[in-house]
Amino acid sequence: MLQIPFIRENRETTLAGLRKRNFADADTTVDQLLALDQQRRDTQKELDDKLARANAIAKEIGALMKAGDKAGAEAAKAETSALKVSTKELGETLALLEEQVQNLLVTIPNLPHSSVPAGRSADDNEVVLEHGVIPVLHEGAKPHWELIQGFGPNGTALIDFELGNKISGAGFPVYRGKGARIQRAMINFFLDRALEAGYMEVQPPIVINEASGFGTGQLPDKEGQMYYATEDKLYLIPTAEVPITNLYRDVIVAENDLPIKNTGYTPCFRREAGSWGAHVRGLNRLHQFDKVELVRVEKPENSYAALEEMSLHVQKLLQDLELPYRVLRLCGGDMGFVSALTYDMEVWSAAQGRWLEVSSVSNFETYQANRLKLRYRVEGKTQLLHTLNGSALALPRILASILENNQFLTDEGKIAIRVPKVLVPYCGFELFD
RNA sequence: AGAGAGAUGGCAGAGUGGUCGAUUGCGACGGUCUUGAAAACCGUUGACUGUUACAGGUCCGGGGGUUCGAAUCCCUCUCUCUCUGCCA
Repeated sequence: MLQIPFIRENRETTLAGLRKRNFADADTTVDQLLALDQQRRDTQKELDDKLARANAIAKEIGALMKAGDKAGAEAAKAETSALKVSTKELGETLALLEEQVQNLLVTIPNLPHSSVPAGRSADDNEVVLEHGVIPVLHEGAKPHWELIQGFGPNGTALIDFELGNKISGAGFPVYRGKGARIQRAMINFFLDRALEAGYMEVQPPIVINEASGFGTGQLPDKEGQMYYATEDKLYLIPTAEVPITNLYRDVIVAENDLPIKNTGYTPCFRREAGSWGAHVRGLNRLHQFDKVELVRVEKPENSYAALEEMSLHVQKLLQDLELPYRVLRLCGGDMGFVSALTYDMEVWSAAQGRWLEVSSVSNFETYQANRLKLRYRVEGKTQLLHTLNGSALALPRILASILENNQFLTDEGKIAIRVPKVLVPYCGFELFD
């Protein structure tokens, strides 16, 4: 969340940023927040003064009792009882004000970076670059949900949605045979690349508590989008970002340990409530999927260089997978709640004839760090760090694109699918056939 | 799941009603000594809030209560550990 002193001192900048996001009632919200905060500070001042007086009297009484002056002690007690009533009241008022400030503050999204274009929807995103050649497929090329039929063991589906339906429900596919092996290959390939780039691998828990959900901003914003185990009050992670970033919740990092570069593979779980539509067939949208995530903690002055580095890292993966892609700079209206700048990487899915988002790389600046209380020391004073993360990469749509883009007709007139060269050493086969 | 114990500063670990934000040790940082290092010695070393700056205030797992005064007493919640049971 944003820091109140910042908003107080930069009211116009704050408002301009919120407007770029099309945040409704920016003026009213900010002014209400500042008014509440002023009230809060006044109340605290009044309370502090009374507490200071009460503390002084308590000490006096202690001294009087020691000296054996009972009458003096009793006289001093009289004044404190009046103070007690008002400090209790003030304390309650203060707690209420703090809660109101907090409740309002968490509804305010992060401010966009200056390079973020104005805009309302995905149509207003800026295409930063396109790379690669859009493949031209043979006659009768199929989208992946048709293509997968028959490529599994004994003529079954490579990715079995029906079977997953039986085990769990829609959006929980079963990968079998080469389908499972290509998944494992991608995970290892992505992790190896991250290690080469200097990231440290972690295996975090894949269920998280409420404090962690709050720390990275999923709560209260995305409450209904996470699976929740009521018995133990734990959420299934929607992304490894949550547990890995929360490793640094309530931490003051030693300057020598910066930057922090972590990577981790985890399954991800998303309820995707209300987001199913025409375009979400097959692997395009799942309730459970696998992802390798990059998480970084950076000094403020380095965070945008780190973001560019992460973007290039993801692009190199896509290049090596031989997939045509484009990079988008998300507009104010399409950016996530906590982000200051987000690049989306989209891969061309040839048989579907559309771009699929496969990675999202973001700089959150101090927005998450403020919730996490993630800081380091600058000349003896604590200062918030910047957090960043990015998918490198999410598997399902990558697999969908590989299957679709690499399909070809064999000499016998059958469809086969070529495995990208970089993955062959990892999966141990060159063709789906 | 049953029984018991516990939660204090980066870590270890004192403190059971009155200058305790907290003894001490380790660690870290600065200094003396040294060619350099180690050792030894001296000093510094929590966070939040707040003020132009002082001051002031809050925090000993969370919340509530008793008291003029709570790390210390009471209630409650959460979590951790040990033993037993079950189990990859």
